[in-house]
Amino acid sequence: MPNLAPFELPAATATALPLYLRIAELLTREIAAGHYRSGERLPAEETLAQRLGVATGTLRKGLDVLRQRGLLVRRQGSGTYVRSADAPRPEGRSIYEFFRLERVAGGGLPTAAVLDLRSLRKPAHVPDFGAGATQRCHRLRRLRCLNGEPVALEEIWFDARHVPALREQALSEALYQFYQQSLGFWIARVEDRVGTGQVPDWTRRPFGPEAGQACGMIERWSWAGSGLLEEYSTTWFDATLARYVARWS
Amino acid sequence: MPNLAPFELPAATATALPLYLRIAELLTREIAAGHYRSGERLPAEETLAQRLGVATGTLRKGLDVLRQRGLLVRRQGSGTYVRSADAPRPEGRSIYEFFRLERVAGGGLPTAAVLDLRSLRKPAHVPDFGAGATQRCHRLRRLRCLNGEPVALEEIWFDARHVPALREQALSEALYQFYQQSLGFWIARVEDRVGTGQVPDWTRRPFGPEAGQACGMIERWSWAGSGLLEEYSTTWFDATLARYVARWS
DNA sequence: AGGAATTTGTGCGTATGTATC
DNA sequence: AGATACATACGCACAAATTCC
Repeated sequence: MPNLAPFELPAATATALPLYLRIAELLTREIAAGHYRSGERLPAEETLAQRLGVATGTLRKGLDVLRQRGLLVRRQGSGTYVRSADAPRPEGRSIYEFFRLERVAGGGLPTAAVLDLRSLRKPAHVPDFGAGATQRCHRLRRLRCLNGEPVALEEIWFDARHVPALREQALSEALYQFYQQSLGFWIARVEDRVGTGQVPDWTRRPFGPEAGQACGMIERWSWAGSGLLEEYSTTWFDATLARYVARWS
Repeated sequence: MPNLAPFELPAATATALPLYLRIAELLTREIAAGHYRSGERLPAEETLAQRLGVATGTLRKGLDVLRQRGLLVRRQGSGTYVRSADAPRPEGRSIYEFFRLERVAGGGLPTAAVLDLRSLRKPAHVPDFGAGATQRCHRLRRLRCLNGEPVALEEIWFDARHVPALREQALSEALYQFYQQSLGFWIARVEDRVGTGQVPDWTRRPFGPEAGQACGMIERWSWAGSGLLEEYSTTWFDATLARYVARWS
């Protein structure tokens, strides 16, 4: 495989993602790193495919993934563009890849801060995590920000069978590597249910609304490529600051 | 093209959809008509492709569309199944194809009733409908039901240049044909922004919440294949009865 | 238990149409 | 009008997961 910076595909590993998803990851990082700016045109399909050493069909599949995620816009006869008026998403795969909150004002760079992390016996309201699941879970609570402004609270549950103990730092940053490399799976499908709710009582500054106030609520189920449910999360967001955004094509 | 009922692709026309989308439409109708029931397995790719007289790759692209819409589940080594615990969606293309509300209790057959239809000068809060747009719009207000129970109010705007006048009956039922055949375009991409809002003051029985009460709110922009914005809508839904559902893979 | 058959997932390559520049 | 670039469609080969005998 040729090695023409800034294009360099990660090598295939035992638990590697499919090639077309690695392409999507690579381009996501390129855009996040600023190699391609908002609204900028990417090289033509043929060019990109040659540089990456992949077939055009495979490259197209990777580009389609990013279009569905809203990161790219593709115009026939013109080219492939980084979606403008839309901040690049600096975080990669797993739950962050599917982060769907955007500022009402538009754009917004997503970041997160860990509020709490502990292992608990699985509560009844958390669904069963498929075959082989224990009754022990990790619960991660995070504060979600856009452009540095707190907009949402997040509570994530996943089964403890993958790792007995966790450290906060492992989840603070490049979690997309952690999920795949440490836990040995990657999230292939998610289902979101969006409605309204109340800010949970464990909220604290600097999240906007007070506990008990009305807000938007997202319930999420995440399945690995194996088909097993691997993650369940609830997100409470301030609907005056952010919206859940979905794009279909 | 072979003609083995119940598989019969619509013939290509001047404004025809791409083949892979016609396949998706066909299968959607088959499922809605009850030829395939919830949880049932579809014929293998090879079989389906042969019967329809299309290449396997084209068929796969059509199946992927339905998987993204949540209508089908595909399992490697096993087969393609109608998504169970999920009511078939009887309505086809256009805005209804992308209808994303589901009952909290699960399932639910979507129906709609026209509350009001009129032509108006485009208000400021409605976005511009691209090149060639007039300043005149059609505004359609509908009551949305799941399993016969009212769960949402819908207000749809689109430019009046396609047709000067509309009759209610044209929009009550098979709107998916109306959009493509009468207006000459098909919706290729939509963007939803989901947050919270207040029930509009034009609500009336039998929609659950009173005017001014908190509810879920969906703003939607719809683009045709040409890239032009063709439709803008707002939906207010009772979050105690229904949720906005999104599935990603 | 294990191997064969079936079925979808991934990847490759090509040809043609259509929109844009 | 011509060149460029993405959209669609076709078809093949092999891998991986499942199912069945």
